[in-house]
Amino acid sequence: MSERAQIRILSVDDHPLLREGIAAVINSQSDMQLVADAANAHDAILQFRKNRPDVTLMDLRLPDMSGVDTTIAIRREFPNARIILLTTFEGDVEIQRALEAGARGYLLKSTPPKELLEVIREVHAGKKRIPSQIAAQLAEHLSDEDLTTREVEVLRQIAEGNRNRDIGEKLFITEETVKVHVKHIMEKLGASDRTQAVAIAIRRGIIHL
Amino acid sequence: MSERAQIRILSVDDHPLLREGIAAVINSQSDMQLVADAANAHDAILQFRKNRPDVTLMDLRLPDMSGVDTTIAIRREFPNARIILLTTFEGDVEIQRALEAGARGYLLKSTPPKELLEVIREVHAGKKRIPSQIAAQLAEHLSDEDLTTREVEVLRQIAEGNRNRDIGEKLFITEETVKVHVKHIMEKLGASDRTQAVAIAIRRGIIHL
DNA sequence: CTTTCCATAACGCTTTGGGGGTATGTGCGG
DNA sequence: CCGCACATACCCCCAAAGCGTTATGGAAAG
Repeated sequence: MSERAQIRILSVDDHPLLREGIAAVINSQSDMQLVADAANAHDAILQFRKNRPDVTLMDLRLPDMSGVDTTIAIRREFPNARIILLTTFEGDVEIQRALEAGARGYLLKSTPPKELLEVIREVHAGKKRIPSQIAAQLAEHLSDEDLTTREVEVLRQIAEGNRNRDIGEKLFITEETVKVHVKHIMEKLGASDRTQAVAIAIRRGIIHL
Repeated sequence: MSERAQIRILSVDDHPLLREGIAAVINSQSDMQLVADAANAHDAILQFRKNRPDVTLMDLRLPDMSGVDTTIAIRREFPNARIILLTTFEGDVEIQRALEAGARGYLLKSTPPKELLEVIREVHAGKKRIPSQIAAQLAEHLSDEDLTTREVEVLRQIAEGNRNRDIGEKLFITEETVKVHVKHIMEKLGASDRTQAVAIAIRRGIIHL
């Protein structure tokens, strides 16, 4: 047993059953070792500090903080941290944010264990790896303009069934300004009306319900 | 080892990592045994016929058919099948459909392994078990009127950004009739406009994107 | 020091949405 | 057989949404 070469792994996920599965798959490999796990962002950061894993597998949805923000927090402290995001499925916006946050990999939870192991090894070796399926989805909206902070705020209000006038009152701007934002939102998302804009934004992960 | 008393379990899920986790948890128990697993509905039905498990754990989302429909199919053939639906999280409509389909339990994938084992034992013993958290969510809309088939069709069209007039043309009815449907949809969902109706419908699992 | 982007605002105009009411045919369950 | 739910349709009316255009101040980027 060449202990020296083992890849030390931290698993962060709030689904205990999935953590069990990951643990089983990883511990079946002689060149890998699961050194710790965490069910939330807070614990993940503590475990990272304590164990300094070579590779971290991180769920995108955690009870206390998003996986993306947790990734940012860890990488601020440990810029060389190699983190792979693991998720059921999210819109392209989440993927983009994850990569901007410095994630080295992005995997679906439906990934076959074989591929998970491959990606862990590649990321440990310093590579980045995004499955083609996900890369394709990302590319689809690469040229799209992002919504601004304000536009997302307005969009959230729209999804809650607020009229332009009410949105204006809540955000302390005039109805006219709201209309301008709504127009830009529809243009950027390619929606024909506010309703479709909300549907598209939910699908792409721009807003959550 | 009292082999005689073992609960024979079939696991149906298209996430291999989660299947691994479930397998690990179940096989750690002396009174349970995982006898087969399947990654899709078709295989699930074949495995059920072949193995006649005491308890089946079934994901709600499968590549070829929904877990609810698979449950219906299996229970048509084996009315005594004891099936527990396992899901990440869905709207109350999915839960309701699952129970109507004859599921004996409904668990979230975030359930602690201990509870999973409890539920398996209870369902095997002939009980039904729905966690209080889920039961509460279900109860929240129990008194709500269901949308009719037509109303759901109209709602889907709305989510795609169609105007009432276009919806009418697609469904071969007048714009006036569409308006009536829209009004009923908003009333039943408690939405203030069509946009919020779509948001609520997505959250509750009435329509999917 | 411009140019660009963002947020803000206003005005006029047309289309669409949503509220109210009334009505008719069909099919299903008591 | 009667009632009820459903889908259909038409009416009026006004509020709201969406489209085009113009404009201004601030911040960031070049």
